[in-house]
Amino acid sequence: MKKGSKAAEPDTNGIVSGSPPVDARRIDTRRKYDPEQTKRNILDVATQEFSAMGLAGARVDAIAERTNTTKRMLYYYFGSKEGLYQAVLEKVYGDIRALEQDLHISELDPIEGMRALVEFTFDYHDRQRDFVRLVTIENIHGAKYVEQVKTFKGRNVTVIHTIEDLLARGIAAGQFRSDIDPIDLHLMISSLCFHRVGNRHTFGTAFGRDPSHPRLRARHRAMIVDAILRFVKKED
Amino acid sequence: MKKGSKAAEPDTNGIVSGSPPVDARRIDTRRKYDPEQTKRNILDVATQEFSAMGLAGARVDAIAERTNTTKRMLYYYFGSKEGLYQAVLEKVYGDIRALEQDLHISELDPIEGMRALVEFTFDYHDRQRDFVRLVTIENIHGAKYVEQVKTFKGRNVTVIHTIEDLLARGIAAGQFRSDIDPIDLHLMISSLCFHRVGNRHTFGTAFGRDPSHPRLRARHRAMIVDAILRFVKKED
Amino acid sequence: MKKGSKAAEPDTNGIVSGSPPVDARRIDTRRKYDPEQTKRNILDVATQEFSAMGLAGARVDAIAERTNTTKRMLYYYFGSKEGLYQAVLEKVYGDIRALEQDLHISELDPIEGMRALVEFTFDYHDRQRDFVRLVTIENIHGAKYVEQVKTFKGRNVTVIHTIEDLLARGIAAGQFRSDIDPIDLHLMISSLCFHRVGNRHTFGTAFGRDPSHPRLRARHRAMIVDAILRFVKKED
Amino acid sequence: MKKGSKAAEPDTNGIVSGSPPVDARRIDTRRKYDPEQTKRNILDVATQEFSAMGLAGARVDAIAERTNTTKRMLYYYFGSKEGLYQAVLEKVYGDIRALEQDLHISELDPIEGMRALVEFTFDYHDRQRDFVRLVTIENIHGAKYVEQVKTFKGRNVTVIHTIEDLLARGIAAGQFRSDIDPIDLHLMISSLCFHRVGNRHTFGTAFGRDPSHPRLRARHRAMIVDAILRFVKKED
DNA sequence: TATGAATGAGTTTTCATTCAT
DNA sequence: AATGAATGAAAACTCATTCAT
Repeated sequence: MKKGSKAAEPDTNGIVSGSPPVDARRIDTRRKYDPEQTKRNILDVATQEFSAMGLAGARVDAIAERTNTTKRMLYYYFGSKEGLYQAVLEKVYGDIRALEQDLHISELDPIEGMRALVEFTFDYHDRQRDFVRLVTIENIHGAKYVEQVKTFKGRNVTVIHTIEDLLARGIAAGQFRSDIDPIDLHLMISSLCFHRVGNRHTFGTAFGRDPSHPRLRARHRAMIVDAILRFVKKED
Repeated sequence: MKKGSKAAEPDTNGIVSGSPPVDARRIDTRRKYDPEQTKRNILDVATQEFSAMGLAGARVDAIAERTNTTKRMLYYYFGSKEGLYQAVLEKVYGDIRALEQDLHISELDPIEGMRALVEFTFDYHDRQRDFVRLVTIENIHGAKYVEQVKTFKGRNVTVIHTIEDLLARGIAAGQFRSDIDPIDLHLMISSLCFHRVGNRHTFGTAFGRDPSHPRLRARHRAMIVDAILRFVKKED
Repeated sequence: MKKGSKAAEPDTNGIVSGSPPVDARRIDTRRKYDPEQTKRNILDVATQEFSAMGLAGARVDAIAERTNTTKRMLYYYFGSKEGLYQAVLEKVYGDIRALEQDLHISELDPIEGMRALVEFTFDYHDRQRDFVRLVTIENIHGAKYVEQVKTFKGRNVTVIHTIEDLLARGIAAGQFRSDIDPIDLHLMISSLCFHRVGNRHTFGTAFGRDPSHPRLRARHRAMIVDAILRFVKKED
Repeated sequence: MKKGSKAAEPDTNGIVSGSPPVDARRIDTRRKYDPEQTKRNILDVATQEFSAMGLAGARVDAIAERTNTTKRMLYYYFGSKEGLYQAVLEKVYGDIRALEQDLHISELDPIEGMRALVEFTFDYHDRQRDFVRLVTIENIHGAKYVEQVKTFKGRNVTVIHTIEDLLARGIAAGQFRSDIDPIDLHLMISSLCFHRVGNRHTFGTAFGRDPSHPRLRARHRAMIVDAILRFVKKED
């Protein structure tokens, strides 16, 4: 384990990392003193490093190096390696829940709504590998860091509400079974969308097929939607 | 990250860790020097440490300390920290596949066979948290260590054969749909059984309910069997 | 030694620290920028920090934080951490010698004068713990900072003069022994008054009794006066 | 405070530091592996550094450099900078109390015994500047480290017993006053012996005379014995 | 076969000080 | 006169690994 600073692939894809091009209309970019940008910059780089190497495996020096600033700023703003890791978790979890809000699922027919929810969940995990990895990493630590993120618990209830609403409307419309627990259903959807991304490496070497490979995406997406719908639908 | 050598819970349950008192009835095996026992002892302790802390997070000193021998022996037998980690992976992956053989699923009716397979998979993951964690950890490292385990690939094909056989017989009997890919189905079953264990910590803090809690086990087991059967069965 | 910015107790007692609300009756002195007040404020906070933590242990950030201004001002006015430390020493040493002047000991009978001097010395050390600590700290640094304080040496001669005068008058009056060196006597008085304050912590934990505890003050005061008088008085 | 690794003078005098030439009769010195010697070596060097620089001012690197080993061993045996500092305190306090035992004061006439005790205390402080400095330093930290030294409290009671015994016998013999508290007396003796060493630097620059200068030693020694005897003796 | 001591090269963290505004 | 952001250099501490016995 001498050196080697790269674990799996870089995974620099998607929404999670990379400072968004917001405010780009103003041309005063690159102000020498821009705390917000400095913080965001550090956070983005840290997201990649922690996601790629884990908490213990990540190197503060490595993060600092790829930053526009120095290691010192990292401590200035985030206090410690753990503090930075926690900030990364907070950001990353915030992103997915925020996007879920934008789906306006309550306006859809129950079946279509369920399909939309599953597809969104699928797409999000499929794209946000950093997110998936970080969740995995956090579970190795018994979720003890995310527990300290104040905004964490509150944010997650909304998905459950969405599902509850879908189930209730589906039952009322005679489309859905009435014996399904919303949290269990959420777990089920998550499982199907998460596992194929999170454990794609061992799965890949075991069966010679990377389950997250683009070519399989469409098929898996349809399959998972199908499975969930078969599960919730009332048999006639 | 000062000290603290415990990440999540100890997870000393099940087959994976703890040298079983087997063979103890035989002649007093407590010879002064018993290389095999020493190795097994190291391996058991290492399984716990790696599973609890990850590869980077595990401490060679911590492993040595909980062992009956010294750090030197660890290097003597396994060469390096990574070598030891790999040995742990090898042992742990060996166990599950060995057990699958004993199911004699081919003797069962397709539907019952499918149910048995799912239930076995469920039970195994539910009990072998160390296994689940190690798989998780290995994926963070892009499966690069498991790739070097020679016996790994061969072992996994058997599950796929079992599923292929089940599907073929189910289709022949008019019970199952004919458009299901066996590897996809295996992925699906794994997802449902794995996720609730591997990510139970973040799930637990997010939704206030530990999905791997014993009280939920029976319900989840039934739910997953149900979901899989609904998925594979042919609609009439 | 992770964090923890507090060494012993705050010791915010007495004259040394805390800008007195003097002058507050006059026209609202709260001008937008008041250099003198800013300097005094910094000096007071620094006195506490240096006295509590020592020169090396004191943190410039900690001082700045408890100030009404920022770290920059501290450098603006005092140049460096050491410069600030030196300014603190200067202030603190100035106070005690100034007070000694007000005793008018030369007007008292030798024995009463000696008593008054000892009592003053006792009371001053008993109250000015910051002073005692800073002297202690400065000695660890071989007095190299106080040496640079220009006003320092001159100030101290006066005590010796006072003692010389007392001894001379006492000898003349047949009350005192004639073989006492004034500087040695001053050292003796200082020793007795200083040690019980400066080393009260180790003394306290060693013998279960804090020698600077208020309840012991009167007793110690009398004891020290007694000891000194017995020492200087001529036996009959 | 850029660099400057030396505060006051080295003070490498006396019993405290320097590995004692015990066991020197065996010629197997310089064994490559000698934990006790390694520890003692580190401890001796650390005593000098802490005594010269204080806890915060001391540099772990500086200690390691002057050692026969590396920084790593320092942590191996003492755990942390603070742990090492604490070990130093323990050793240093142990030394003085051990020597006190060897005086056999209880066999002497009260007045001679008192003289012997004062002279011993004087000589010890006069020689063991490291001890004096370390006590001073520990007081800056509110004695919080010495408090954690288990052997500390027990050791110190013995001096008090010695004094109690002296006083009792002196009173019985009609030589001593009966109103003296033994702990107060001990404080008094300590004050007189400690201050002239501990604060010699500020005293020296203030009055142009180093109170611990060898030429003054005999005079001070006699003076302090005299002062204490005058204090305890019963007037006739 | 087995072991406690030892270590070099890193890794995290801290700190006094300065810069741009 | 005043400030929040920024920093280079150094400090404490850790870790996988090897050596002498």
